Amino acid sequence: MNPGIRVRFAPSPTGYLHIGGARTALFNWLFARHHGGTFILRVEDTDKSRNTEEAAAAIYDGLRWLGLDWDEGPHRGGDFGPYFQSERDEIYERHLQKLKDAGRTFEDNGAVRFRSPREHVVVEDIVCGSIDFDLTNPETHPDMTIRRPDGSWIFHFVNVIDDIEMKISHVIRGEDHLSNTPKHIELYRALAAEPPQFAHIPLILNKDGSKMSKRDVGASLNTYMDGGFLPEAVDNYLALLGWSPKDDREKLALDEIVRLFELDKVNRKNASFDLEKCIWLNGEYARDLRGDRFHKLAEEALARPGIDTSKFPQTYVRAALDTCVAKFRIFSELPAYCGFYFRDDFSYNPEAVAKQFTPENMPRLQAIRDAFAALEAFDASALEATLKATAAQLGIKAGPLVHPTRLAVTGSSTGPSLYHLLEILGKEKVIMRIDRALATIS
RNA sequence: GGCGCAUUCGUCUAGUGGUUAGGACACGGCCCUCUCAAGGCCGGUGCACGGGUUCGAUCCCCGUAUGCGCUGCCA
Repeated sequence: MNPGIRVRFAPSPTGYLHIGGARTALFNWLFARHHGGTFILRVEDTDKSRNTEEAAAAIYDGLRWLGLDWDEGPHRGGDFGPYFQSERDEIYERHLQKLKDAGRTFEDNGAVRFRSPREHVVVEDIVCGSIDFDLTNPETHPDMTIRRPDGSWIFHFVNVIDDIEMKISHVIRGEDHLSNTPKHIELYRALAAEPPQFAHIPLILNKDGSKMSKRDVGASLNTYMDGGFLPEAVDNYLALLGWSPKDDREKLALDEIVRLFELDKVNRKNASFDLEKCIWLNGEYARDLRGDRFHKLAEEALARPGIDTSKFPQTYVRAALDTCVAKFRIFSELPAYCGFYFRDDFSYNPEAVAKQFTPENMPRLQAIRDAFAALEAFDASALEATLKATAAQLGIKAGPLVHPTRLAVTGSSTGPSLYHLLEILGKEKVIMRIDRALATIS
């Protein structure tokens, strides 16, 4: 559709995918997909001391999880490779030679520096507008180093060379690079290359407005991958940080975002990451989940704290999980919500105990226990009818029966529908657990 | 320090030279209800400050403050 549009995500392999990097990748991907262009993944592994293999894998995993497929790059190939900077030495040498021949470099203690033309450089940025940088003063804008004495390359140089060689049409990156852009433009000009279009997107900050750094909670995509989030929710939330459909919609499917995404709708203000809102949005998606995908994600979430559902019959597991549909926001809430289905050794919530296991309620719990024990058909509707009949007999509302029963059987004051949960648990376990609660209290 | 960018409810955002400044998250109250969640209704909080320009500025200009970024032989 538009083969001239070529964008890239160029992370350095640090061992994890930063949430800000994930959004940069997302914006590049959205732009490419919207225009029918090409999304390229390039690994900026100029620092050879890092474990590139493993560290790069974290980036692939993160991008795949988010559903951001790349058209050129590692595992994918392409006509502009290699896609690792560590394998592009010859290319950099060639361009350095051009610069040397043109007299644009000089040596400084063994390092190679680029001699700035000392002019004003205007950056035309799609997001930030037109910005004039005064680079005439060498005191404030020293000539940049492009190669170290040991032969390794400096980011600014190889980044520009790669963008030229890979025919990148639009550089979409974090605003932290805005001040570096005029230097990059000097390099493009020195190499007689047309600079790409630039779009600097705002940064993601912590909730308190400080810069989100490596150590901050939530800075790594793994927090969300392992924390029970849905990729479509994280994509959606990330897209809303700095971009907006300009109407009141918040929940937008990825293909809808692709359809609407425009760089000139990106705002210039740094955004704080609001975990609560991300969790809320996740709940919006989680609520719609059913069937196989739901069961799979739920079982994975239960497995994390050590609840092994494989020891139970499939039908039991599914029926149990189905009572949890639409009842939680992130999957990590699930073990606490429905763990009682899979373990007998749960403890009773102390606050709920104080409120429900009262001297007044214990005879009532005994009464409902006996009524349940006498039941033939142990299904939700029979259980409900029995409970209500028992309440009527005792001259009380359903509440004083419901709450102590729930606590006795699940250990919690919250959970799935009581009658359904009792049915799934089965008569034997229900009676056993109520008896145990009765014994524990008295 | 120098340079750059930013500034609308606590947070994410919409918006306009004249609006009751809109939505969402979060928060509080009520309703519904077997709990929770969801849903429904109601509620409060915002245009950083000071000068201009203008009949009129949240919106345009200048300054101040604050925040963030860059200023590396990090990326």
